[in-house]
Amino acid sequence: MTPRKPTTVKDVAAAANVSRATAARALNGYGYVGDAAAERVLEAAARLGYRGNRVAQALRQGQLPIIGFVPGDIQNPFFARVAHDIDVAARGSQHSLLIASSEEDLTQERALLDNLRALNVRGVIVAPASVDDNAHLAQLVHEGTPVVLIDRVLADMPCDSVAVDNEGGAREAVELLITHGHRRIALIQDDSRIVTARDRLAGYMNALQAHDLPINQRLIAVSNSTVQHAIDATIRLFSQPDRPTALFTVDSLMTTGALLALRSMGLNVPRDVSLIGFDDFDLATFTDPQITVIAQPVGKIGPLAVRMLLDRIHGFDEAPRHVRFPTRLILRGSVSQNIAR
Amino acid sequence: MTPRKPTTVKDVAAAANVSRATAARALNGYGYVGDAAAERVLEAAARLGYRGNRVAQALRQGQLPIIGFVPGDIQNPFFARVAHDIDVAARGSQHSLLIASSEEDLTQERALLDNLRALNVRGVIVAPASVDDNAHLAQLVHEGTPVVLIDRVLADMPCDSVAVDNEGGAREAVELLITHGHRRIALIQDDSRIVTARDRLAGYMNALQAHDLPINQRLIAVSNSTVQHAIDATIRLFSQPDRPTALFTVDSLMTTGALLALRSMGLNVPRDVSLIGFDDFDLATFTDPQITVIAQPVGKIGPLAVRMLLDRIHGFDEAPRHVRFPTRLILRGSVSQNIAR
DNA sequence: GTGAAAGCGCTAACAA
DNA sequence: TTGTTAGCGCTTTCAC
Repeated sequence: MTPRKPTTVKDVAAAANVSRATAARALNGYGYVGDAAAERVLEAAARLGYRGNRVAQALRQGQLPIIGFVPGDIQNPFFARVAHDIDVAARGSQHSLLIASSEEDLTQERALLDNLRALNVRGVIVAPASVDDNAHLAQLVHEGTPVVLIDRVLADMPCDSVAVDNEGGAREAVELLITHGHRRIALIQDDSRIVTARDRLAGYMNALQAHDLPINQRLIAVSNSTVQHAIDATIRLFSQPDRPTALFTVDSLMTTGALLALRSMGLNVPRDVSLIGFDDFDLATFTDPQITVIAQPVGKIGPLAVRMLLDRIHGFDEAPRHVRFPTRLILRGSVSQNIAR
Repeated sequence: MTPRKPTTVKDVAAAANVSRATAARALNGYGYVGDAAAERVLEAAARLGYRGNRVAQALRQGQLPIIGFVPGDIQNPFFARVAHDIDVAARGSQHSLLIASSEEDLTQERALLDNLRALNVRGVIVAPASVDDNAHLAQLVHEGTPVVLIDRVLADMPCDSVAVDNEGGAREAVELLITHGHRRIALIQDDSRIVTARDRLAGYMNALQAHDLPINQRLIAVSNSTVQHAIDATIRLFSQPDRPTALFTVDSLMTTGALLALRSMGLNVPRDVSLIGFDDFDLATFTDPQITVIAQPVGKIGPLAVRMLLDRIHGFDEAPRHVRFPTRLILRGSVSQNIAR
């Protein structure tokens, strides 16, 4: 609790009997510095515990060695994992990570990005909360701030992006259900302002259409990506007279909620209801039977996003690159043949 | 991709035909500013998209409006939850949150804290990776940086802390097993350099001693807090000739691992093995039977830590406050009476 | 090889 | 009420 003022270059220079310029040169190892002088400076710095002031450096150089990450919700295991990967990759290149979760709120996302911009961070990785109203992002990109979109791609945003094949993955999931004889296939999806949700919905519809099955709005429930909301949505769907025989959930938290809800309703998976979820998760192998899922290569997203961002930070200036990883169906035991079709 | 230079006060001042000082006054709303001038400034600022430069402000004022958080591992659901809570609380008081996970590595923790210090953040919330070698933390505290320890308290560190009653919780868990007739009670615990692990180990030992049960080192396995490590540890413990009849795991990732391992070994919970874990988690209610746990008030930790930190940031200068929340036993179905004692 | 000095963008003490 | 000016700590020309 002794607010001692930290040592500055000035202090070091004085202690080493050189000018601030020489001290800076020695400290940062550039330009011409006499060996003797350099040694004295380094010694003095070590003795005084010189640390350098990143803020001053940043003001001088225009940028803080920080990368911003704006996930939809840090508590979602998907984003937690990605955040962890970004953290590691960023640290590997001398950057700190500033995480600010938008909580899927567009207003908050805007405020957070404003904030990051004001901090002069070197670049940002964003999972945009909404497909619409992206003027703030466009603006950021336009100003020259390196931006990489993850998980959620905005079609005409001129910046790099990393995502997975949501439409294809969803289609594969629903097709699996169809080939198992299901016709009343329910969907629990996310707020349609989230691109990912739209894409997965498209996959669901495309699969149905490809098999000449009607699209029934009463089989589609919209939920937030939380366990509780998904429970409510599931109960709504399965309380209807002509109950669905299968369910596709678009993210792991929802799959979790669906599982809990079905159990509380006394519906057995897969005997009464076949279930398949988007995004693999620990729990999926805990249940009996284990849950069939569409897995995404979660571990690849963060590192690639960071690499792309660093490229931009280091001046790479070609056309935006868009990477979309394929998904992978993991067959476990939660989908069964529909008998009474 | 047009690296336009951002608008500065200077630009705004020029556009509004006033001096930089007046512009600053109008922008920040302090001192005397004529209504007309103020209006012109605000208008110009809006028109030019003035945002202010936090870095310059920070250099001037000595501090960045950032709070640092150094969790043991952001991927651990416990820390993810706490991070989320801290994020929300910090934002509520105009601070950004910089998360830098130490990954339980002391060297990394030191580097991260150095980094945060160089950034002149307003304060840090830390879950120290080790009980020993805390000179760097002591130094930070000594220099006057507000520091709040969470989850892991270091006995003689002169700073605030928020934790739970690890010893008491662990003791209650083990006593539950004892009163159910178990005598060979295994423990999977974390690296003993983590304070929390020590405390929980103490609780385990105290419970055994209070009931005159011997402490058998072969029943104690050390693991990292990952599912995979816990699986290995469990297999080791339960491959011994005189198999334990009960198991206490000190964190949720370990409980998860234990569950998977026991299942792979064909051991039924609770018929063959009674299980109780420290820290409640989603999965606990997914299994059949559900898992009995010692729950911690996770949601209270982050907000309180932030409040304490803000107090310090705002000059509160009394003796360090140490809060320890009680834990709560949640009885579910994973503990049964031991028959063959 | 080294130093003097300017300036990054901002705020605030002081002067007018 | 407004403007002038200094200076936060740092880096980097430019001159010596």
